[in-house]
Parts: sequence; structure tokens; C-alpha cells
Amino acid sequence: MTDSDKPINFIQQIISNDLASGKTSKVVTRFPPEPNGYLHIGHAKSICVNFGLAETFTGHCNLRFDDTNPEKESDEYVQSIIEDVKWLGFSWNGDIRYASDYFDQFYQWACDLIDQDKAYVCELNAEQMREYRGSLTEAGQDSPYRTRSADESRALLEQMKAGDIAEGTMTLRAKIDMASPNINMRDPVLYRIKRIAHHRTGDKWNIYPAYDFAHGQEDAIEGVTHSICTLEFAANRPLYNWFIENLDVPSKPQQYEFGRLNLNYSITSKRKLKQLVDEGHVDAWDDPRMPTISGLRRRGVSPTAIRNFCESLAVAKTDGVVDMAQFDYFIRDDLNNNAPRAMCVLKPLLVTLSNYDKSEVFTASAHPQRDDLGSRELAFDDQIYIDQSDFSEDTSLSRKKFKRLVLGEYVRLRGAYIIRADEVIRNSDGEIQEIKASVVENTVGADAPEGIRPRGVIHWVSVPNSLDCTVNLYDRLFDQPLPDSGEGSFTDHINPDSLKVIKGCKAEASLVDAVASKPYQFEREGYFCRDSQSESLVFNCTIGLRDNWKA
RNA sequence: UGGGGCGUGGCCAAGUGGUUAAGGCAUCGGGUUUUGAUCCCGACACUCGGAGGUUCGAAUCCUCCCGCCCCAGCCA
Repeated sequence: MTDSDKPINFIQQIISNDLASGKTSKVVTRFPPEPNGYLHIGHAKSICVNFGLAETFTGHCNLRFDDTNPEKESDEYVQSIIEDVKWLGFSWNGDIRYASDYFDQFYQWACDLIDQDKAYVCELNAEQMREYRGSLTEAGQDSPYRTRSADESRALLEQMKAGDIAEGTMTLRAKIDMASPNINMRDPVLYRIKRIAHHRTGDKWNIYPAYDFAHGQEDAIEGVTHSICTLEFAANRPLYNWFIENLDVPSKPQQYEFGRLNLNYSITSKRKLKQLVDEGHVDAWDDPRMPTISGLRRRGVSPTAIRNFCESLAVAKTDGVVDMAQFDYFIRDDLNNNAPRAMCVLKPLLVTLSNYDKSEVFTASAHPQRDDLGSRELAFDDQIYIDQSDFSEDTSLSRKKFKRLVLGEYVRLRGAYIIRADEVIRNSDGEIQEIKASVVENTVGADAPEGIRPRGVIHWVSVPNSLDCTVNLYDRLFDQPLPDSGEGSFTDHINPDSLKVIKGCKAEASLVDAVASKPYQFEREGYFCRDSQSESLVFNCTIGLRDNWKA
């Protein structure tokens, strides 16, 4: 689908109107992650939306860290997020922004609010504040500290800032309406005391602004015109606007919400992803089973696949669950187009070619539809490996049902000869140990001779010219479509068989050069890339080939 | 329950009162193929959460009802 025939979404309509009416002259958006974890596929959608909007309307998109809570944040997360956004192929406008760069301004604005009698220092503790807040159906009650004088609040806020007040004992609150039907408007907390070092400001601050008191102002400072966030922030919008209206901010951004991405058999919650890491259910944030950007990267998923998938998603106000198959489609689509082909035998079965005593080198194209990807050389010798699943002694198997090697019959070795299986050699346990076979002369690059009908085409690798390697096969991390719903914890639904490590695989020699960033299709198996964290030759299966045949 | 938001095929959705309700994924047929891949062709909503109403005409407007999501952190 091209941009021109793709329907425009409701945010694009709003922006078009704003541009047409002159309300907006240059579109500015922003991607504002909190550095409290690694980015995941859900963030990718948000990134594509925000950077995409800036691109289609020739505006700007900022990268801003919403680092207002030092308790959960770290520089490691900052660095990983920067890397992931870059890797996805987006470039932000100007320098990277940090909410923490605006802390002085926020403090000034807090003082302004106090002076306007629109904020006060409250000494209710968390539990009391909850009681005073009321409920969904009952109005809240005013805090006894609500009528405190501006001078007193100013002095107290100063002490909070100076570190003279214990955590949890005081907050700065907006004076709005304790009876508001919107609970977010019931005198929300603006500043809380956290006597903890911040990864950027160190121990300069003992108080930190709450999300609501920071986000809109960050947008205003940066001249963000359209502040796009997810649906769960809709109830915060009136508060967002309240600060914009009551503060002397340099611009008037508008918040719009869209539905976040949910994927079945997966989880898109930083908190829960962190739990998977912390509790050791996965190896790390970049475990190839993780739906994190870094996990997908290590798995072999390309930025293009992620972006195409995100482009295929609707930007709307519905909150649905996208089928993982839709993501799979875009992963395969990109890999099929761009991954060079190679052969790797996962479960080797030795085949000795009794009528062949040469060594040849065949040239095979790297891609059946793309000559520009060049070719590679395939060594062929009198002993080869084929996959155990590609051989059967059962001669009653129909040609339609089993398009592989059967005892006494023919099969095409991809890019090489047609061979016939002649004899099965067993070990003392009765297991098949080796196949004796014979090649059909002059069948390389040529049609099968009269009377010989190979059942199909199978992949293979030369014994003396193969590489020993390990292959990691992955299954979905969860065994339920909605691991989050229902009784119990999402960790109860972790698929115990999500990783299968296969050692002793045999890869074609050209794969010595494999690097982590370069994908391959192992023919008839799937798409693989070299694991970035392993010294030895280890391949991660990005995704299998589509498998349409029914046995 | 107060407030906010949302309900169109298995999934994601377009649709902004007027031809046979786009498209993608999935699924099911068939063709091509030295990958059971790719590619190509075809099938797949008398009906838009439900019931009324307005209208010559309704998925689109009105009324009522039903269902789902979000908000009661000194998280974001």
C-alpha cells in the first residue's frame, strides 16, 4: 500500500485542519519515553506515529526523556532508548531533550501557582490523601492545608527543595476542585519529596515534579504543537490544559490520544517486561524472545519490518489486540525480499554417494528473485548431510504427501544433483545411521531425465565443507493469547518451551562470514541471523517459513 | 456507581446520510516454481453491539438499552 491510497487517520485530519486554518504553522511532535526500561514494539508504533506525523507534514519530532522519577530511571535505559530509536531509522530534531533540563523552570512555575493561590503545600500523608480524595462516586474533601497562605506554602516548598523535610510528609498540590467528577482534578500532586540522586541532576534536587505537572509544560517549552499519547492519558487532558492555561508558558500544545498497540501472545508493558528480566524468565532485555526493540533486533527482525508493521496499524481510538500473525507477515515479507539464501541442516543425516568420488563446486544464486544479491559457491562431495526429517523408508507415502527422499526413489538436492536412496545403514540400536545413495549424472542445473521423477527438492550440505553450528529455535513466549487477562499472573502463562537449542547443526561453508546484523534464509527452514552475543557460530531463528501444506 | 473513551467479517480496520460496506492479516480453493517459500488468480459481512425513531434513502442523524476499556500512585 502506498501513502496515497492509505486513508488518513483522525490525527492527520486534525493536523491538516490546523494547518489549513493557520492555527498551526509548523507541526512539532515528540516521542517522550521515561527511561525506566527498554523500548518495546508498542513504543515502535508511537515512534512511527510521532516521527511519521512530523515527516508527512514536514515538521519536527523531538526525542525527549521524561525523567521526572529518579527512583525508576537510569542512564542505561537512556542509552538503550537512544540506540533503539536510531536503529529504527529515525532522527530527531536538534538535541535530545530531557525533562530534567527544565526542572528550574518547573520550580519557578510552581512558585507562580502558589502566588496565584492555585497551589499549596499539603501535609497529608499518602493514606490520608487517598481518604480525602473521595471515590468514583463521592466527592473528595478539602485538605486542611488548602487554605494555607501563599507565603507559608512558598517557605515550605523552599524547605522541601532544600532537603529539610522528610519524604512522604509534604507535597505541593494544585488547588483545583476536590469535587470534580474527574479524579485527576482533585488537587493533584505537583511535587513530591524524593531524597534520591537523579541520573542527570545528581543530588541537586530533593523534590521532583509529577508527570502531570511536567509533561504539558515540557511540550510548551519545546513548542510541541500536537502532543500525541495513548488512550489512558485522556483523563489527564483537562489537567494538562489547566496548567497550560494557568501558567505563563511559551506555547499552547494540544494533547490527542490514540489506542496503544496490543499484540496477542505477547506483552507490551515495560513494568512486566522488567519483571520477566528481573525474575529470570528471560536472559535479558534483549533476549530474542522479548518484544523489546533490542530483543527483536537480536532475533533478526529488521527495522523495515517493524516500521512496515507499524504503518499497517490503525491510528484510532479503539483498543484492540492485533494478531501476532500480522507482525509475522511483515517480518517474513521483508526477510523474503532481502535475505540471501543459504543451506543449513538442523538434524544431520549422513548420506554417502556410492557412485560419486569427485569434489565439485557449484554456484548457487543468493536469491531466486534477485540477481543483484549475487551468488555463493557450494562445495559438493561424496558425503553430504540431509535433514533426518527429509528421509523416509516408507515407500507407501504418496508423492503429494511426502515430497522428500524415500528409499528406492529420487529427490533433487537443491542446486545440485538428483539422487536416489539405495540402502539404509543402521547402528546397533537399530537407528538409521547412514543412507547409501547414488547420484544421477548430468542433472545439475538440468531437468530430470526421462523416467526419473524426483519427489521434491531438499536442502543439503557437504560433509567435509560444512560448519558445525548451534541453532536457537523460538516459540512464542506465552502460551495464551492474552497472558494478561484472567486469573493469576501473566508469568503463569509463560511457555516453558519458548527456546529450543539445537546443537550439531551443519551449515554451508559460506556462512563463516555471517554477522549478526545480516539475515539469511536457510532454505526450507526459515530466516536466521547470527547471534550477536555468542562467540561461536550460533544462529537465532527469526521466524520459520510459512508452512501451508497439511500433512 | 461519577467522569472519560470505544463497539463494522476470526484479527486490525476504511467509511463523516445516497452506486453491489475499501484494504491488510488469517483462512479456504486453484496455478507457477530446483525452497511444501515467494509470486499469481479466485472465494470469504443481504449487513455494521441491540431495539425503536427521523428520512424517499441510515453503518453514518436522534432516543433508549447492552457490552468493553481507562481514571480513586507522593508511577508515567
